[in-house]
Amino acid sequence: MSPAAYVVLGMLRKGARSGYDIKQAVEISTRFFWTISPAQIYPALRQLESDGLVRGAEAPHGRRQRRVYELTRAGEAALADWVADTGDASLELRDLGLLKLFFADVAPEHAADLVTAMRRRSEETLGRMREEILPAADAFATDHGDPHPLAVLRIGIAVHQAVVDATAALEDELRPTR
Amino acid sequence: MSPAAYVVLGMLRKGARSGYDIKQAVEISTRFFWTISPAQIYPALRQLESDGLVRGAEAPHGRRQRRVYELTRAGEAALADWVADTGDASLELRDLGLLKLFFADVAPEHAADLVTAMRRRSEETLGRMREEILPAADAFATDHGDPHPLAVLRIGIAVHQAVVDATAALEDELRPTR
DNA sequence: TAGGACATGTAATGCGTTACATGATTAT
DNA sequence: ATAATCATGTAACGCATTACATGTCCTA
Repeated sequence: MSPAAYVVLGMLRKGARSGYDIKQAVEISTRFFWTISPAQIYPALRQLESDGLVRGAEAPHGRRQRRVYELTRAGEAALADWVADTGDASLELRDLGLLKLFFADVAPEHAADLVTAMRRRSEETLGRMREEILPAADAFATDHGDPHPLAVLRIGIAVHQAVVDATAALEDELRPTR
Repeated sequence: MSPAAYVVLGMLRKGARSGYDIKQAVEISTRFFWTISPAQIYPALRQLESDGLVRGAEAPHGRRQRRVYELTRAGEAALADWVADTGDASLELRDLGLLKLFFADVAPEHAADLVTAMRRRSEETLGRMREEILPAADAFATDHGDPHPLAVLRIGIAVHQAVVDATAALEDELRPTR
């Protein structure tokens, strides 16, 4: 079972009901360290249902179709087992900015611009995390007694802050302030 | 043209000659923020050759086959153009540890172990970067007058250091020292 | 009444990894 | 001898994105 399937299980457990809900939830939370698309969600829901890990039911709004799901006990157990496997927790970074900077000797006049672009990119992410997501995560922690999403966000903020700091320092080296 | 092709171009420019060389170079450098596999490298080299961006020649060692490549002027220009496009510099993070921690409410007794695993993982990466890669990057910077790989490494170190710091702080919260 | 959000889904395509296959050379 | 390293390559598979298609409901 792929990580995407566990994201689906996890979001259902956090209160999402439909595939659409799951997508919305991902967009304001896990997308910063794990993205999934609708083309993964809907097939995954069907598969999980036939595996007995979720239970689905039609729940149309008027004439608009809608299918809602909930975790079964087996589904919750599967999610818990996956979380408990602490050996499988790889981190993978794909950063085109760093990659280009690595080869920047071929066009050194653009190196500083590259670093600036990287800094701005992380500053934007940081801004959205602090202004939009942090309040929601904070509310979720107190309302549901679940501190983990907030803890994850704090780590995410720390990482992007480190990128901002490191790139800002590098900018000063590359473009010495007169 | 995919980023993998530019990695191939870039590594040739940095002195790699064969597909095998490129793979070795990636393993001690870009792999921390961009990985490519042999199954990408060899087809890419053929494609780049037919596009006129690299020039290939047979260069066997005794009876052992070997094909070496070098950048053409067009290839160097293509690499420079790609580096100069500072608008295309996305950062993507895929972290199974953070993902599991996000859903850790389903098995809160494992949350602290998860965070410890994440910290150790980044400590290991940090160790390898500082002990193996930093000296090589430093030598490269002075020998070739190219400071960019070293700068990239510094940013990588800062990021992993931030992960270590943030996870260590979180461990203290989750497992209060009595 | 038009635009945006809600809601579900598929087909095509591309990207990338895994696993395998082959064989030579060098070091132990 | 044999293990490790050098060296190149492919086939199969799975994963994921993009783009598209369809239609409803709500709000300004």
